Amino acid sequence: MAHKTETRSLETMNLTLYWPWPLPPLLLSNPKPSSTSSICLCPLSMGRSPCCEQAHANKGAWTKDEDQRLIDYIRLHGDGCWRSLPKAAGLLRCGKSCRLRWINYLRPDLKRGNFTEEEDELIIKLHSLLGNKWSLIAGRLPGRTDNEIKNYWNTHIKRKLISRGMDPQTHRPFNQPAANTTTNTVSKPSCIKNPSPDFKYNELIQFKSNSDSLEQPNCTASSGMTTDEQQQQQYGHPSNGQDYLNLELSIGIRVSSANSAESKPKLENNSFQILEQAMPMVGKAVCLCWELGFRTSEICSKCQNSNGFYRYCRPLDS
DNA sequence: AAGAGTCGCAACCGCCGACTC
DNA sequence: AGAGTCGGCGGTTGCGACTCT
Repeated sequence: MAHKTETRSLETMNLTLYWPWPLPPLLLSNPKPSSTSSICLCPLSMGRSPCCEQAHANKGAWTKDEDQRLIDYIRLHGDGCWRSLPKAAGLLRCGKSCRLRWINYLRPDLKRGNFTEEEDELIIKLHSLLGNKWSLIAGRLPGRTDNEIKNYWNTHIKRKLISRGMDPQTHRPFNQPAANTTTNTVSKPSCIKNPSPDFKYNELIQFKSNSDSLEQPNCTASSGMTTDEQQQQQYGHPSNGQDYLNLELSIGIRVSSANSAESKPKLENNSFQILEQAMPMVGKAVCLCWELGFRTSEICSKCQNSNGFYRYCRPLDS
């Protein structure tokens, strides 16, 4: 399924804005960072001066000019190092503000527009399992942000559930007292029980509905079930009449630097177009074969079931 | 037509875990 | 080991747009 990149007002941003690996091109010559998150190697990050205390920093709505400055900067240098970004981009904003603006509004892979009925139901199911973990929920809805989902929940879905006679918090009928909240079936797969010393983890959330006959993911192929899961398997799914959604928290192995280096195109300064040609999957939906947060991943056929969920499986090259 | 009330969303605030010095 | 910063997250707010009377 090709997920076409939303362009809307950002037509000029026909480019790669997310890196399939942590380092932006300007930093490629630096040693690989030890953290899975993007690393800021600028001098500012080493100091102790407070962040976001810029004197005379702008607040409130962003202007078109500010948006364009932010877009132009990230276009050239990639995101990350939000603290130094405003100054480097010529913005009188704090880094946090830039980050939020980018993530919630300017990102080119955002899917604008109304939520579909399927998305509604998925959000309700995920919320019943995860609660107000909007970022996790957003991770299951490509093109949607946590802020967007949070707003949508508060303005639409809450009302929708109430009109159904359901308590939006407990997901139970109003006249039914809340039982022990043990509906969450998050479990740790067996493969993380004995991690190697340099094992890098990335949390991958895997869902599957009971209507899907999904094969066991690699990581959980053995009996890496928790007691809860074993009980579910033994006694069957809850028979409360509601759709059952099994939530598993899987931990994926980070793509090794050696492998990823081979598979990555060589970058030169300002070579987004080269990258885009080399990695045409940019802008597609998130495939959880790879690392969460890497929005450049390709959707492999194994990762999407009939419900539109993506699930963890082996990387394509394995 | 105009004022009041409501809605929806972008942005801010404050907290927390990870990381660095 | 402790202090400090950064990035990220969830909760909340402010304000423009829209609807109602």
